[in-house]
Amino acid sequence: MKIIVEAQGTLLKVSQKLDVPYREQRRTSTRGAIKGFSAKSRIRLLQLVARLRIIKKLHPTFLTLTYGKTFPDCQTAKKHLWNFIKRLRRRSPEVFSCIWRLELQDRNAPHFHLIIFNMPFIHKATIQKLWAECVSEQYWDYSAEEVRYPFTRIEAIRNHKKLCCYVSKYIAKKDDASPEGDASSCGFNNEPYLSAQKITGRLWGVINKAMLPFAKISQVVIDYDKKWYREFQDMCRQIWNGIEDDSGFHLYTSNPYSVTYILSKRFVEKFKIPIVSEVHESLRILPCEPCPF
DNA sequence: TTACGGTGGCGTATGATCGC
DNA sequence: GCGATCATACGCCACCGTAA
Repeated sequence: MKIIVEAQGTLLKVSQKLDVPYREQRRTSTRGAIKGFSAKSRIRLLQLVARLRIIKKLHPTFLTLTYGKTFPDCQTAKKHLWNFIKRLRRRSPEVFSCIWRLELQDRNAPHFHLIIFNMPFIHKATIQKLWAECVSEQYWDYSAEEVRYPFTRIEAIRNHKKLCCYVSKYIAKKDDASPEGDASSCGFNNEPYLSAQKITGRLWGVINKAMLPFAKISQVVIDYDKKWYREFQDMCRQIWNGIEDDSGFHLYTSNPYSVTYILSKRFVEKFKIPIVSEVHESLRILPCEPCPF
């Protein structure tokens, strides 16, 4: 077995690679349809965000898109979102990228949270108009005397702390009141999904992943040995004490690179363990048009 | 000419299931 | 309860026809 230690952004991921191919160990099965925001799905989303690095020149932006009093089902809403994203992308097709998250309000109305990178400057009113044009008029806001476009919220993300704040508050938010079960074990409130029985498909996704601002990556692969791995885990427990013996783990820390550095220097020297492979890639910064934010 | 939405095919995020 | 792995449901994207 090999141990893969990976540092990127604020993520430290330690995983185990088995020597025996897993294919030989398991029997085949058919996966079911997507019914909700599972704990694993949430972890994948959090890990993805942790791998990013927020740089002002990429104009990271947080955007919320909603519907009026009447609202469509999730499939139709996704169609609206996709048309909206296509319109945005046409304004900067090469570098535009985003992470989207579908959420249901208590009234079962779908709405979207987006983290956008490299979006050209567009006035809030224009964005609201774009979204209104992508949804049909029946979903506009008729609650006031005059008909209004559906509500949209746009805000610049100025640093990684702000991004984490958004992610925990909106993108991967927890709700302690949710019932037991796999889908709710992540803390997500599935009540609206289950009662609506309309939810189909994924609840988050990435547009133009290749252009996301991933932080530099540092990866070290070493053959497993109980001696060094136990000591390595003890070191990592200084960051987070919840790591279990001999298992893989992941944790979020401001400087995960110091862990891979110590591993590839001190541990290798102390325990005389050969490194199987070592990769250090620097952050890719993409060109972008200036923005008045 | 440009912007738009629809669509087919490929790639990947997901659920199922395993061992630990 | 966790991480690892795999098959596959469905998202992503290039391309196309249509409308203005």
